[in-house]
Amino acid sequence: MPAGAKVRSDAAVALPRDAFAMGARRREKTLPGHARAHNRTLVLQTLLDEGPCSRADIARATMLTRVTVSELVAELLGEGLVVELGTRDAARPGKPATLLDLAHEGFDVVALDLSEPQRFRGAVVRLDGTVVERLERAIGDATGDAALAHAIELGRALVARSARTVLGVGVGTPGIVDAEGVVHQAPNLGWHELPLRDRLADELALPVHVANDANIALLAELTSSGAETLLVVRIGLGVGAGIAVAGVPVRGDRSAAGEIGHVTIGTDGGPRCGCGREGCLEAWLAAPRLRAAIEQAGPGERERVLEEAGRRLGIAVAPIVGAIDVRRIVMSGPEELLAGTLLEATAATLRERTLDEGDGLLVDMTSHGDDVVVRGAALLVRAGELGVS
Amino acid sequence: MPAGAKVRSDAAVALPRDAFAMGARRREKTLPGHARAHNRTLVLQTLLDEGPCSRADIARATMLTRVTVSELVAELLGEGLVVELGTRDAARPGKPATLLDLAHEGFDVVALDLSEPQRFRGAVVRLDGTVVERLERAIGDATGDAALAHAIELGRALVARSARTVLGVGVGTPGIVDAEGVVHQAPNLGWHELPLRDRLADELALPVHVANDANIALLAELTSSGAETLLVVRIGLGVGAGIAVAGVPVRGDRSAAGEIGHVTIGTDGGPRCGCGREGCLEAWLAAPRLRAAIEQAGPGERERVLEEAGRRLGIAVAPIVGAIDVRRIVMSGPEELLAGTLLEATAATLRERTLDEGDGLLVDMTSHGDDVVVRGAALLVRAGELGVS
DNA sequence: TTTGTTTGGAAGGTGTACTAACAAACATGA
DNA sequence: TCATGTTTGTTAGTACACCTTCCAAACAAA
Repeated sequence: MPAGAKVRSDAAVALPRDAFAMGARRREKTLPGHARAHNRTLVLQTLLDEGPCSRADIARATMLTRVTVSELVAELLGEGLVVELGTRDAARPGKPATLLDLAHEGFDVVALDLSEPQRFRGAVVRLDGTVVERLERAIGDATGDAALAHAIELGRALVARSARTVLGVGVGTPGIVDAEGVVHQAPNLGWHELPLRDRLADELALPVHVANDANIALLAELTSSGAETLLVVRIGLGVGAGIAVAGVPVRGDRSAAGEIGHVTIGTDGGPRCGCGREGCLEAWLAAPRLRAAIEQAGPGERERVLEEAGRRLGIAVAPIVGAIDVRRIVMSGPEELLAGTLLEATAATLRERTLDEGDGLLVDMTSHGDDVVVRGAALLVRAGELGVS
Repeated sequence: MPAGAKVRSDAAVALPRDAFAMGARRREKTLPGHARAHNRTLVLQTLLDEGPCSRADIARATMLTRVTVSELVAELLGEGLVVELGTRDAARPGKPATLLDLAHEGFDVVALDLSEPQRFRGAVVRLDGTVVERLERAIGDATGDAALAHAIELGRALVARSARTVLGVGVGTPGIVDAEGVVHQAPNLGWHELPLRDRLADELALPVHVANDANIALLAELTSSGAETLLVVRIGLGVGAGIAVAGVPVRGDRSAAGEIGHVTIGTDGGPRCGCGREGCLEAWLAAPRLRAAIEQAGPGERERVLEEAGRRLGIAVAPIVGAIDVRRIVMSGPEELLAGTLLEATAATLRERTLDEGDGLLVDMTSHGDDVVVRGAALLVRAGELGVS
């Protein structure tokens, strides 16, 4: 008998392992306690996915025993993260089940969207994503510490507005943000190496999670679409992208994944970009540039300008589509510019320029509208604090 | 006290979790036994990384206790995966350590490279990557079942050549290969929906792991470079890529990640491709096309043709570099075509067309030469059977 | 009323990793 | 030479997590 087979069958526990997916495995020891933490999260996740259900339901869904689920649920009840809703009233044989649910009503999340020009937006959001309260703050052309102060004040105001316990604060900011919540650079806000997460956490005395706005939008789309591979293109003052592979946002070696704004598009020049070169994606597609181009081209040319912009986006995205085999692309930004002509031109260009076999390359506007970042930020907190997505 | 902080500190075990990296978490229960399997792998990985070392060394490296390590090592010794080398002879205080090492000498891996035209190559490889024996098999223009028969025979011959226990068989094949080792399509070999892994496993009675050749090359580069994000461009009959994000190869929604051969490049036409369109990357860069172009252009034009091809590759890769923030690109293919002019043109084009801040975008030829696929295939087996990378 | 189902929990067992303690084997310094 | 301290690997006992098995309560259906 070959040793390979022997080794394989000898493994005490058959971990579902994919030889091809090795490599990123945490190089850290694992304790039985980690198993418990994982299963605890699994219970929460099940409640989130399935809605209110009984301990027995959770046991069936998770493949854990009712005993174990009962124990975990007891722990979660004690922490107030889960509540009992009383007995299920459906007429079934057997002892009636006592329904459990996430304590949606017990916690709020504060979400900040710093990605828009001239103003910061924010909201108090329930765990299930419903917006409870909104707040805006005009920041004019504030940059640097002044901009930071605006963010802190907005956060403070929102925390004050929440009637419940605030689970944490989620922030979507423009610029390059690393895993520690440090904004390496955000030209529009004049931030360089700003430890935004830690500064906010200090000021607000709450757990804070920070990510790039495109990646936050990605998070929102990821949970609402259920896709494994996803590309979100976010167009505003600049052009950015958020990319998910295997259900996880891509960060990149310098936390700069998705920074496609200054990639040159096509081989026939193009408008001059702020960075000094010609034909950058941003020079074609950034909202102000697009509006200016429409203005300049004259009234009858609006559609043509939008079509060309959409085509350029398609040219830029085509190699990415081929590279990561993504089948779903979501666009976020000013709807009056993106929806319609531009989006359709992008989709058409993608189909032309990739080996599309008609098996549904979806290009869509976000279904979250202007709230993508706010909702994504809430999800970021939920994921970070509860471990559920 | 805010509940957020409370929940966080209440967690029985503080899992190092990255809110942003949630999502791909296995939605499966975890048992204490999984912890053991993980730690077992961790011991193997440590031996692989550090070379021969003692139980106490492993304990220090893994943060496990000497007791636990001893137990795990005992298990591995029993399975023959680890051997004792005798006591360390360095003059140190305390009881002399008994050195352990992976049983490199006890196991072989059989690797198959089906990616070259006209012939299948294969090798018997040690766990540490050294090639023990090579074998080639001319296949002419065989396709379909005939080609499969060649692969089986080559595998059988190599298994027979191995003097040791064969841990498994690793296969690098052209085409689109899914996680179950099914070749969805490989036009050159005339394979469609061929369950290559299972067919080989049946014939050879060994564990078999199959992946696309570009992805296999990626695996080899990934382990030898230690990069987290990596792009491997493989040029042969066609043009393919392998992409790693966070240390893990990207598969894509249809297992077609890296299929960039038929992405249109540039906005100025280009040579007609076999797929019927103009300007596909493959039409510019596939080895036969490149050779033909050089031939046709005449003797003095070789460099110009290579430069243009390299530039086209750069144009194609630039958006990918921006999207996933990869800093290291490795090329694999006929050295006389790729190394030098072409590669340099690619690098220069990339620097022109991305926002490169001079922080070292590396473009290199593979250091494995023609053995990339063979070595990668061996690594695939090692990862799959032992869990180490 | 009887039967079967379902729920939630209690009791006891197995497996995993930990701490504590120890013997063996060595270097070093008095 | 001998006592001392260090390092290694092992034994013994503890804590914890999940399991299987069993049970009472509560209900529907026959």
